[in-house]
Amino acid sequence: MHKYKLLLNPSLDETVHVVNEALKKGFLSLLVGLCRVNYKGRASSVLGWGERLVIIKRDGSVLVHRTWDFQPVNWQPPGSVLQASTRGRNLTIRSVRLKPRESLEIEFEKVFSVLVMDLVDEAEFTMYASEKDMQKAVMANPELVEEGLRPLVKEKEVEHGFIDVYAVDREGNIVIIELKRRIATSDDALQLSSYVEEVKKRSGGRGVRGILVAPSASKKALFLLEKHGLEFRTLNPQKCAELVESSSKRITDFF
Amino acid sequence: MHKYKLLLNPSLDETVHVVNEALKKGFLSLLVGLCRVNYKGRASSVLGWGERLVIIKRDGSVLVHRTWDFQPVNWQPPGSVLQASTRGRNLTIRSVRLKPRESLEIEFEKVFSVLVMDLVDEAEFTMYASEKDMQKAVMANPELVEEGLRPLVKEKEVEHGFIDVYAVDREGNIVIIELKRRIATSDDALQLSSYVEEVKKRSGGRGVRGILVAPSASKKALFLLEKHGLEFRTLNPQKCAELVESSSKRITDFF
DNA sequence: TGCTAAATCTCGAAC
DNA sequence: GTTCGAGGTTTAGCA
Repeated sequence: MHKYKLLLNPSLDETVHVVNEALKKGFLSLLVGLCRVNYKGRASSVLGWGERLVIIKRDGSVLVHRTWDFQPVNWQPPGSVLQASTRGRNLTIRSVRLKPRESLEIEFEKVFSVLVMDLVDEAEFTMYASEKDMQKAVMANPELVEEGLRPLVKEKEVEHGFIDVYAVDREGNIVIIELKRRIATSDDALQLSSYVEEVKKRSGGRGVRGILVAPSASKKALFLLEKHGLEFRTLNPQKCAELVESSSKRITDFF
Repeated sequence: MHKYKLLLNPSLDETVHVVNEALKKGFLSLLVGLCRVNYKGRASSVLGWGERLVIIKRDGSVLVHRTWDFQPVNWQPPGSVLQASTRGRNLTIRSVRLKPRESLEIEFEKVFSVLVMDLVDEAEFTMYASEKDMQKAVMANPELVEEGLRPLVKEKEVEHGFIDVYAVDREGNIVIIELKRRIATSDDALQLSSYVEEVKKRSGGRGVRGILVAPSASKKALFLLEKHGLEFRTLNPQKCAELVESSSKRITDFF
């Protein structure tokens, strides 16, 4: 951390100065105090007086956090334009987004602490076990779904959307595979069904199967699959990520 | 604010003590320092060394924020069980969630500041212009959609889900209304289409219309509506909220 | 820029 | 406890 500034029980004028300065320099600001919040834009919201944490980031995003809940109670996304000012006896922070037009107003009656910092963070963030990882794993190791399966195309476009994996089974049937990294829902089953119906229309009498592949599925999803003559296979996204990882490692080792 | 504690450049042992104490008492903790983060559970992620803000809330939720982005880079939802400890020369904060099993590990090499507070926040949070508001408005003022429309049921159950508003038009046709508070997508059009098809099967030859009602719609959504013989009406959720508000006020005034 | 689909989606309500 | 659907969803990828 190169620079920081800490104020305890600051005057509102002092706070305005420090926050506007932080905004100009692109520093991170944390404010804790007694405030109320109004939002108007895609929807409207009102939050009465209470003690909260307000975070102002260098990209213009604003977060209002209560002492509970993962989600901020109010916020403004990156790119919003923000200004702090004193009006009467209170401090107001106003943030406006242009597209879509929406505005957030935080009014402080009392600020307990202000912490402004120039944090240094150059690290990369990497995630594994996404749906893309499952797709790669199934393309490279189709036996994860079924012995003898031959994947032909991924992301095959059809009228309603995209088929995750388009394959052919041992007996020459077309196999439509829908992948989900989470518990499959009835929506997922219906989506697969619509893909299968569409492919059936153009398959010229060739057999068409549909397989929903996910770590698990809801009861209604399983019921709908059964009803539409579709199948379900269990597949753990973490296992897929490990496979993708180890195979890319093997390639790296080779060179 | 009843109580708070602030540490600047604390030792890691001191930090462990204060954080565990805060957890026990259900206070909000803010930590700023140099850390790295690993997550494993529904997915996996790795984040290298960098300076960040860590928020620990009284319900057990944990947030790791970088100086940019609206979203936390890593997190743990409410109900997770957390513990701080020193291992070797570093401070580790470990948070575990049981269902689904996932764990977050934050390792601090250096803590710049710790702020622990007992924030008081009893205020209510209220939101307007939800889809429910649109539903109420259309039930009470069906002319928002079409002159002469008579709404019969809301949340009518059909095989695939629930019809937002089930109505009859001037000419006695059944009208299926699907409401969206945001720009309508092609999925929304297809959902409406499936409702209409299902109702047609049981309508005994009676005319069935489908209307998608939203502030606007994507091109593909409009194309699909056209293709399936469905209709679109513009309706602003904010306007609906105002109507609902003013009518409930009228009722209040009456008593 | 608009649009589509994934997300460690989260969150709440209904069952 | 499970499931389902809304959300100021956000975000990234791609046309």
